Amino acid sequence: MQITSRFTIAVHSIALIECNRDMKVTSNIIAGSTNVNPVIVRGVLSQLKEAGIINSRQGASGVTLAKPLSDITFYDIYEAVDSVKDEGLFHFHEHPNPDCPVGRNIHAATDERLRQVQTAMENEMKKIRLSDIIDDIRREIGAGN
Amino acid sequence: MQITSRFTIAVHSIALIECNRDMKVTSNIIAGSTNVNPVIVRGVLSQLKEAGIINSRQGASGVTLAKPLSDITFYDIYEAVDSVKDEGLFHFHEHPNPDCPVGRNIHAATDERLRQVQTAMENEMKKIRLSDIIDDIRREIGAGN
DNA sequence: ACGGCTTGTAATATGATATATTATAAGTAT
DNA sequence: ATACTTATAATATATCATATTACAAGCCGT
Repeated sequence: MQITSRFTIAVHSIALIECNRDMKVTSNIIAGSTNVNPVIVRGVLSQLKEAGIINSRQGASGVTLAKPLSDITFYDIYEAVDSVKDEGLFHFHEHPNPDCPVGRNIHAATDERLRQVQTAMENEMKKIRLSDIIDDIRREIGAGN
Repeated sequence: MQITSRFTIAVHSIALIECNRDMKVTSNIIAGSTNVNPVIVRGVLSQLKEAGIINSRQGASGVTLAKPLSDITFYDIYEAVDSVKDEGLFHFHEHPNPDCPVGRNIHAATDERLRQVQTAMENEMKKIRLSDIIDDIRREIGAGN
């Protein structure tokens, strides 16, 4: 399985808001650029708002960034849109047999290591700032793409 | 979303095979210890076999390890059971609007970074050997658990 | 203050996919 | 030859992400 597209939708949304700072960016505009259903987009935006990444007001048109791009990392977004839910990145088979010595102890023996893998992933996400992404997009656009 | 339980099923299976080296470990025994459907277990075993991690012969009862536990890492298993499919860990929203400068370039600007995150995760998995897991299980069992 | 637009959600439908189940083929061993 | 195994195809079920429909509530220009 994979990390939900909500994550890339969120990154795309933030990039769009930044690149169109001068105009009002609505959820419908974002839906048009991402080609994702407007209700889903609004759901993602709602989570980003709750995480303090963007501002919006019911009724008032347009969404804005709540903090500098260099203060927003992949990890912030990943956490905000709970791309992976609270149970963690790995999905354990749920009912190992407690009557079997291995079945009884497999969780204790693996949980910490699975956590360790997930932490490595999350730490890498903390290194990547949205400003890096926007720089790249601007470079591409500048190059005629 | 999450990494498939096939991964933890595979780890559990290998642990069970190792801890019962003296007896024949069948797919049904593994199904009993994991509490997972026997056909699923056999599917996982089949992938482990294809990856050269275990041995089995049609008709011949029992599965055995094909290499030392210290030569099997989490990554080997993760790759073998394709817990995450070929498309990668992240799921991109599929049809960004090419008529929008951001929609047109978002892929180019993010793909490499998503890859980088996935690689960090995979590298951490390469550090964890199945011998570590079995040591822990034996320790637990030895402690009366 | 009204009408049209927006954000914000609830409720439901659709679709994708992982796991479970049923069935059967084919090999081994006693 | 029989009983048990691995192996796999085909189908069913369950879960969950995304899409859709519907509507409530708030803003704002006219």
